[in-house]
Amino acid sequence: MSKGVTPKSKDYARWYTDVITKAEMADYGPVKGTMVIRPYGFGVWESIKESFDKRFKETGHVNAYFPLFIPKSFLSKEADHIEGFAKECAVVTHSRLKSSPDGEGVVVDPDSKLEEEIIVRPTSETVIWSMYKKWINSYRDLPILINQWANVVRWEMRTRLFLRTSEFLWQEGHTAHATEQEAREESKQMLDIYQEVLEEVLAIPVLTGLKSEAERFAGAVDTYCIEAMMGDKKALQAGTSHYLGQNFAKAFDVKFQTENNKEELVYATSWGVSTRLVGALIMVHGDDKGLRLPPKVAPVQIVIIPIIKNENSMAEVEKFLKPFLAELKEIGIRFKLDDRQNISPGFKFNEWEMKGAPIRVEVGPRDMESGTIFCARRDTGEKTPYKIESAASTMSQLLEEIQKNMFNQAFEFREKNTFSTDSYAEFKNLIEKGGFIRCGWDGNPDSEAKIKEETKATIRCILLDEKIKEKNCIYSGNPTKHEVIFARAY
RNA sequence: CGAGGUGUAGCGUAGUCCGGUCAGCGCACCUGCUUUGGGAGCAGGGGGUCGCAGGUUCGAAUCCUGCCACCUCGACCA
Repeated sequence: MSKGVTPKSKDYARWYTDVITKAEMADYGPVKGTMVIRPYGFGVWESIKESFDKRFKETGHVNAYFPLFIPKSFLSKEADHIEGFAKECAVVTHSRLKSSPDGEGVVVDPDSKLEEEIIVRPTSETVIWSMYKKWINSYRDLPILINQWANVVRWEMRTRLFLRTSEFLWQEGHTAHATEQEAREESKQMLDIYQEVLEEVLAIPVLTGLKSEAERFAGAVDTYCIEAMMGDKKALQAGTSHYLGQNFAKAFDVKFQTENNKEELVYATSWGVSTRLVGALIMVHGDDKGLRLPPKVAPVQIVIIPIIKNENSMAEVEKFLKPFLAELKEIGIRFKLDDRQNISPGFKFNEWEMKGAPIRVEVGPRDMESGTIFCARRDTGEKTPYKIESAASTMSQLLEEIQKNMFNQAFEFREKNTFSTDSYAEFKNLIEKGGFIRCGWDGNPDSEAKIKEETKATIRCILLDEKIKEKNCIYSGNPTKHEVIFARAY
């Protein structure tokens, strides 16, 4: 591992990839746009996944798995949906390879051409609704509350580790309901869960809102979203929850009989978050020393670094630490004793700062003599010695404090960089400097498009708690219809 | 797909204009000894079809031709 990362202020994009590769979160895959999630990065994803999965199950959802391959014909059943995804689909056309005639390598065997080409799922609405048609007959079969953890493929032209890769891991919930109201409540409920996990687990404050028509999911009636501010003041869509109305029920002819023996189309929702959240975590909390992980997702919450000198040995340090480590284990704290030999403590300090471990504990002759452990916080850099007898419970409190502090830091950063204005000139100026702008919008897609063209800023969301202060649209001067957040986005 | 650029060890690079002990350096890696409270030191060692294929030449990383790959910027995006 070479020293340091490119400073954030110098080149944010480079800082981001430096942190990922040097913290061993991920690496580039051999096919362009693909990513290998390394064990450390995958550990973070697993924590995130568990937090969501637990909440999904608590709200009555169950997990299932649908196929990776989708018949091409399915994609064309919902007009908006196909339009949204057509340009980024991986297509399977053949099923065999054979030795190349010139004797070198292999070629696609033209005789193996498929009757119907197969699409690698960019999202699973179509396969899932084709199955729901089979499974739903009566109102007694509803609701269906299924989630799946899966990989999907979107052949993006431009990729970035975690933020946009050709293949990514995500969770997609697909629910079917008897009434519009129930479906709408479901999509709102899932949005609330997203907000809760982002804020309480990832320590990332989010704004919740509705997407404008231009930004809406292909095939949705309404798209709700959570939006977060990254360290460079750009916005990142961190999760979406869609109310799909009866669009997919119509496309796949999914009807049910009501209590009164009437035939009706099913109402749907879908909602998802992806490995993109790992990218958000890095960009919201990272600094020039590397990653800073909130304790709740950190694979290693406490790293313990022994200082071995001539006058002590590893065995002595282990003996000194034994009761403390046993207690940590009992409380359920994820810790690691970094007992690698021949690597200097200084090197380990830097490495674990790069990897974002929330607390570092140092134990050497001085500590063993005084019966303390020396503790450094990754979030503030603060260093304090604690009595070893009571250290385990102190650690547990400290982790909670770090979790809260990281949320507060991110929250303050966002607030400091969120502006309100009714002047378009000022708007342009502010966008250039970066940040979120809260302003009025006349609801006209043309105003939105013009703003995007002129400033590269898009409507991130129509605020759910909108309070229309500015009377006029930032662009047209016409009466305001919605209070929105504008920003440049990833 | 349009415009630029780059390919030399795992990574980062020198050398390319001007062909000739040029295949070198740093990091990483391996072995040994000494070290270990903020990226250890010394000694020794391994690793390269210089992106690929042709051509020019006594001789090519270097010149010529073709191809391939990747990067940056635009149109698309969880």
